[in-house]
Amino acid sequence: MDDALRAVADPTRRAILVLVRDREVSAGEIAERFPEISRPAVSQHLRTLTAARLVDVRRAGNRRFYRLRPEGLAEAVTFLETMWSTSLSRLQYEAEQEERAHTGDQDVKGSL
Amino acid sequence: MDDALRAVADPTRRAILVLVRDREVSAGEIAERFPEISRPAVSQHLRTLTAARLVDVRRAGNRRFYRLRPEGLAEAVTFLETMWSTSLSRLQYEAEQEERAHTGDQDVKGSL
DNA sequence: ATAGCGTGTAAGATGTTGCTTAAACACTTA
DNA sequence: TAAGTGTTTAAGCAACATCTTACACGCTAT
Repeated sequence: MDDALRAVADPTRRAILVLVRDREVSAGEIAERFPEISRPAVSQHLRTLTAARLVDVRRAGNRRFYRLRPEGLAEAVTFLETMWSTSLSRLQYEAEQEERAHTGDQDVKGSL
Repeated sequence: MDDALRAVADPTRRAILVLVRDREVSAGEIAERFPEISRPAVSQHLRTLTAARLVDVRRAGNRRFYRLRPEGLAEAVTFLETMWSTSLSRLQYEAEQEERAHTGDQDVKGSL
């Protein structure tokens, strides 16, 4: 999970994941989508993603095709979802409690 | 989302999030759980989490109580879940395709 | 007011990350 | 075999993250 979350923390790598979500894409084609950075930079991101087991690689002749490996996200998704959902239901419960207790209030958490 | 995912990429901060998931916890109490690192280090992590809007702070006299702010995870969860689930259904589809096409196979993706 | 406690901030050392350029590798085709 | 194409690896560097120690802040209670 650690490797996956660290990999996903980078915006370029997230963009790469989106690119290879639905289809295999070659390293060169991926690099074309990022004109602002060099090919080696993209290649290094691909290595990071591969090491984190977030993508699969298929070598075909000269080229390497990358594709999302969604199982690699399982633990990370589970962790975040647990945090997110269980805690949201708690908030909902407390909102009800508060509603029950008093009607006028000075709430601290402003953005709910 | 960027801040949230970067914040969550650190294992210490993830552990802090778990601590403050169900109840308010004071900075000192949080720091006690991490004997290996100093209090200022914990304080800095708390600042990062606050800046990423992943926790709420309540000041009560001397102390500051932290608590998970699950809405802060919404975008990150959505992103990862989209990657995860849509792509898993694609894999399932392809598995069916492959099954249909031929029965003996040499699979590359080992950990499914 | 002053002492004490809980907590945050500042400054600096150290390791890590993400980039660039240059070079190497691997496969293809003449 | 030699040249060409797609891609990765190496080396070096600037920026950033995380930790530590020392200090400052703010509230509480003598």
